[in-house]
Amino acid sequence: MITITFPDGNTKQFEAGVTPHQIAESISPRFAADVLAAKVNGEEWDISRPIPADAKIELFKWDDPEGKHAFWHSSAHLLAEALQELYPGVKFGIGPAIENGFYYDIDPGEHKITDEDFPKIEQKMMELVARKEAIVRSDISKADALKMFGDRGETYKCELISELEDGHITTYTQGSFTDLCRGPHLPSTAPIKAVKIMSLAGAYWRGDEKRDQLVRVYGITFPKKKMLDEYLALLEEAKKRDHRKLGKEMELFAFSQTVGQGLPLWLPKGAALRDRLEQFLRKIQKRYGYLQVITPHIGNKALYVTSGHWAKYGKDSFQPIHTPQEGEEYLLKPMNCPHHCEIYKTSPRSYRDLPMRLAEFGTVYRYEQSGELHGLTRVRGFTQDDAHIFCAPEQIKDEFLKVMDIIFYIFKALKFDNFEAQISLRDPANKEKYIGSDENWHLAENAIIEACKEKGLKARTELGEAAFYGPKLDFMVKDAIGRRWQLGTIQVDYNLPERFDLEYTGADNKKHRPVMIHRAPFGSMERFVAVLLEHTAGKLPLWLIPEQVAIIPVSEKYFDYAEEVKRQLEEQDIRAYIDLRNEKMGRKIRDNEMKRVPYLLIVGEKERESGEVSVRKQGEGDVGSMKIATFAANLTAEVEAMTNQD
RNA sequence: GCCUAUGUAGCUCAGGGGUAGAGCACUUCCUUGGUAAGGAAGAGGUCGCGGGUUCAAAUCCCGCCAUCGGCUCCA
Repeated sequence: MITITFPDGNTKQFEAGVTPHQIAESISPRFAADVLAAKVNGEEWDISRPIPADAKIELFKWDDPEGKHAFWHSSAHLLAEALQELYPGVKFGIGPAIENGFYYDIDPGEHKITDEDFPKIEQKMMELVARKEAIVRSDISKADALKMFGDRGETYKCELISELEDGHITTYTQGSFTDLCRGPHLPSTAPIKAVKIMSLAGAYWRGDEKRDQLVRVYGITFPKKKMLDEYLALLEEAKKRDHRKLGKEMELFAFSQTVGQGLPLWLPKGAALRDRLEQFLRKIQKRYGYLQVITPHIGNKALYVTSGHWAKYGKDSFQPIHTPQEGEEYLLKPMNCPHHCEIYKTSPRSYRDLPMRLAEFGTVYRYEQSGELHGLTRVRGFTQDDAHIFCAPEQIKDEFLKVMDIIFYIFKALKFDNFEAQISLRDPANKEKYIGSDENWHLAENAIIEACKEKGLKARTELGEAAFYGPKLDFMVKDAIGRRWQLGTIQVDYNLPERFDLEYTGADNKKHRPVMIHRAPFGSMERFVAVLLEHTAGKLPLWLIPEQVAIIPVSEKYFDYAEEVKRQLEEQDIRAYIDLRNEKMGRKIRDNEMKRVPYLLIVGEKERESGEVSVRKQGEGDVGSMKIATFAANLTAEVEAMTNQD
């Protein structure tokens, strides 16, 4: 007998060799039917795999990420099995579960797979499910594995096997398909009730653009047909929140082939929106002791040679601009920091000047690969809400905390509550990749970790993700379809102060090297607006939305009164327009509701008589009538409450 | 940059070797209205750009540009 310990601390006796599935059945058959995956002593474990000795067990259902993971991992194998039957001779790369579904990378050989084949593949997968084949795990020696996959011409698998340690290699087999795999898997593919092949894409073998490009087949499966329908409906809804679509509809920004790809044009409403965001941040930054500066859009190449950026990124950038007479070379500025370093250097600095916080809404240009461009989230010309804090090493933590305050303030004002934070540290095994002393790195990394702890911020820590010049803390927010975008960032930099030979005189009357902190709470205005649009589905908060109020005259007879209402609102800095179309009121209400205008003011005979407006709030309907001044005061108070968190 | 796919009116899209289509939006007229679509008429396109094949190309072929979804990259 062995003792199995459950997550709640309860224990139970079982025969040695009991499987997680059997354990689940001992609790309830219904529960057992839902259990998809397990962990035994923290190790991922098939629910059909015997447990040899005393162990702690965790059981996972569909609602647990581990459960979905096993489900989709087995689905990836099912896809491979189907592809093998449909396209004999295909070679397999890897096929993992992902956040939403799974994929399998294949080399189709002479076969050509297109999206017209999707129904055929789906059908084949369901056909295989119907065979109720068991998924069987087996241990295999490295030599046998190499022979088995070598005989089948599975060159990619052989490459993977050759890098594995003998004695730790397992395969999983279902029907005629055997895959090199660590698991865990479902006992069979039977629970898979709905299958959808989503898309095809090219993907480099092992993520290396110098190696073969394989075909990546994306799919998703569910234990219930209804869940697939719901998922597809959700995707349709998400498409409506796409910022590229909303930006067009709301006339915020546009792109022009003639201007160039990845170069956004901010339309009047978008520019005004962006300006409101900038003013909002300027106000906070002023409170936190930032000094606003302005620097040019180009800089002498020498500036970037000094900063080291030319050597590291020069050949992949927009190439230098040559002056016609002197033969000088200028670069479009890809970042603001070197310029700010030069501002720091304009005077001798004392420790009393620190921290010095230089801020700029700095527009930068980066040559992003054409295939990487994406709406406003990835562009070639964008404006960072940039600032560089020059401080003494012992001030890092304090400055970090203050920057985090600003970021939290912004996220709170804009209701970004489901962001993720990531601390990027250096890879301790590869210290030579990074610039700066051990002591400084230690100081900075600890400063970040402690700052997060103090703020109660749950951040994922990634080793080896730091920039070569320092550790950083990034804030990521997901877009409508779940892609993660980095918004706010705080980065410590030892490199530039060194390269620009920045100094300050300490209390000891000796020269010291300051540390630089790069930070951008929005990240960039472009990306921030994009993610904001997707989060709000275009229903921007009242203080940001281009049109706060639509005035709807009941008929032409009340146009004059509507003008009067508009004039009074504009005096209070309220953004209002009159719907002058020759349409019935019902029509105007509908159209303006669809345009997501927060307040509609109906004005007709009654309102003109009483000097009032009849107010309709977006999504809530008629909320009664009131004096124009009352409405204006209420709206102004609402905006105030949104932009002043404390 | 690489792999798929796409590009037709302001928007969403249909069509497809022989006179360019719909709905919505827009303009004008009728209607002058009370809380989610009133009616009629009209205007609007070098079918992404450039070559080629053909008596004839928006349609077929080639190249380029842009865009979608991925990969790689992201100072």
